[in-house]
Amino acid sequence: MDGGTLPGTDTEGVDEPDRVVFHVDMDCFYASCERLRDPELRGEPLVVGMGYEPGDTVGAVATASYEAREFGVESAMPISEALERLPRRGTADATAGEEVGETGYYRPVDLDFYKEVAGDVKDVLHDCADVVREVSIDEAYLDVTDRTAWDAAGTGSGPEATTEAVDGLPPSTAAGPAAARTLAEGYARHVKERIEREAGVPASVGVAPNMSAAKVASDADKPDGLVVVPPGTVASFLAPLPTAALHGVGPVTERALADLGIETAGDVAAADPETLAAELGDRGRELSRRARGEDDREVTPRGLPKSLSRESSLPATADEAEKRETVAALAADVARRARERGCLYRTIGIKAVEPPFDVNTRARSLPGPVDDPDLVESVALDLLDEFDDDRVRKLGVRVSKLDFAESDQATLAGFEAGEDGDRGGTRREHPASRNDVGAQITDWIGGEPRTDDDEPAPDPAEQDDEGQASLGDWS
DNA sequence: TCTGGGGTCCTAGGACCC
DNA sequence: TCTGGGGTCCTAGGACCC
Repeated sequence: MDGGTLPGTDTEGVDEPDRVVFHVDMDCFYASCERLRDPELRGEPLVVGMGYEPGDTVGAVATASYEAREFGVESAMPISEALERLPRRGTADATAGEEVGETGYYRPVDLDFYKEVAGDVKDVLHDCADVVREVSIDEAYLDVTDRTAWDAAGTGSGPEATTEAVDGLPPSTAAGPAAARTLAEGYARHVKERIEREAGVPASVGVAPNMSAAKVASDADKPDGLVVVPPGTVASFLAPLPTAALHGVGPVTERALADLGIETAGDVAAADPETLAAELGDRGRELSRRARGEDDREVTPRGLPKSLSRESSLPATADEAEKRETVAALAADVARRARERGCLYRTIGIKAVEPPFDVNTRARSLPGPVDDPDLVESVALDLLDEFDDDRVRKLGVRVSKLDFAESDQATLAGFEAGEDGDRGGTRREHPASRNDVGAQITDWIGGEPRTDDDEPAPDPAEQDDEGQASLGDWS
C-alpha cells in the first residue's frame, strides 16, 4: 500500500474498458483450516460449530464439510439437529453398532487460527492484485484489470479451445470455444494455485467484468471451482440460474419475485424494472440491472466498520439478575473492542430476542462520541429495563455511529489500549458521575461535548486504503 | 430447521427546524 | 389555525450476507 491517496481524483465518469474482477471464495473455510491442522480429518465428514461442548445448550453449525453435507448437515443448523443427522464419532452418541461411516468429526470454532490462515490467503491476494476488497474472513473481490486482460491466451491452438473452467455451466454461458482460454482465466488459475500452495486451503474463483457476476461465478462450481464469464456473456450466464443465486436475493425476495412469476435471473432481466421497483423499491431496480449484467460498482477496499456488537444466546429466561449480568458482560466486551480499535461511539443499543424469535432493538444516542465502558454498561442496562418482565432467549449490545478519530486521537486511543486497557475513558468524556445515566447525559449536554454536527468525515466506504483503513484485523 | 454471531444497508415514521 | 414543503436526525425493524 503506497500512500497515494488522492481524494477527489477518482476516475468516475471515465469510460473504461472492461474490467477484470475476481471473486475469491474459500471452500468451507473453517473446515479446510481444521484439516490443514489435522490431516486426519481430510475426506471425512466434518462439522465446525459451537454449542456441542459439554455444558453448552445452544449452538449452530458454522461450517459443514461437503462430506457432512451429504448427511444433510448445513450451515446455521442447530447443533442438536446436526448431531441427529450425523452422530459424533467416538462418543456415546455413536455407540456400538454404529457404522463409522455414519459418523463424523466435530470441532469447535477456533477463530484465531482461522484468522492466521486467512492472513496467509490475504498475503497472496494483495500480492496478486492492486485492489482487494475483503468481504469476510473467507471471501474477497480483486480488481486485476491492470494485471491481466480478457484477451485470448497463448497460441490460439485449436483443440484446447474448451476449458475445464466452463464445465458444468449451461452451454450458453461463459467461454464458448471462441472465448476460451483468456489471459484472465490463466491468471485466476495462478491465484488459485498460489492460495492452495501458500495458505494450504482450497478456493473457488469467479472471473467476470463486474463484482456481482464474479460473485455468482465463484459460487457456480464449488468446491475448487474456476468459472469465467467474459464480457458480453454475463446476462446469458446468469439467465438460467434461480433468482436466489443472485447476490442480495434471500428467502423473502425470492418469494416476492416468485409471486410475480419470476423464477430465474433471466426472468428478472426480462421483467419491467418499474414493476420490480414497485414491489421491492430501489433494490428491484438494482436487481434488474445486475441480472442484465450491469454493475458499475468499483472494487474498493473495505472501509472502517460502522458498528460493533456482541450478542449471546441463553436458555430463555425472565430472571432479571441473569439478564442484567449478561448485558453487562456484553457491554464490557463491546467497549473493550471499541477501545482496542481506537474508536469512539455515539450510539449505544441493545437487542432482546423474545421467544419464539421476536427481535427487539433499542438504542440511545449521546450528544457526542465517547469511549466510556461504564457508560456503555449503564445505558445498555437502562435500555434493558423495558424488558424486565420479559423472557428472552438472546441478548445483545451494540455501539454505532462510530468515530475513528483522526490521527492524534486515533494514536492516543491505540496507545491507551495498549498501555492500559482497563483505564476509564480519558478523552472527550462527559464529566458527570456515573451513577445515573439520565443525569450523565443531561450533565453532558449542559457541559460541553464536542459538537461534531458536521464533521465532513469522508464516507468510510470511500476511504482509500490508507493507514488503518485497510481492515486486515477485523473479520 | 424452532433459528449462532457479527455485520451491512434500507425504509418508514416521528421530531424538529426553517 | 386543519395546514406547505424541504431537509436532517433519530429510532425501530427488516432483509440479507458470511
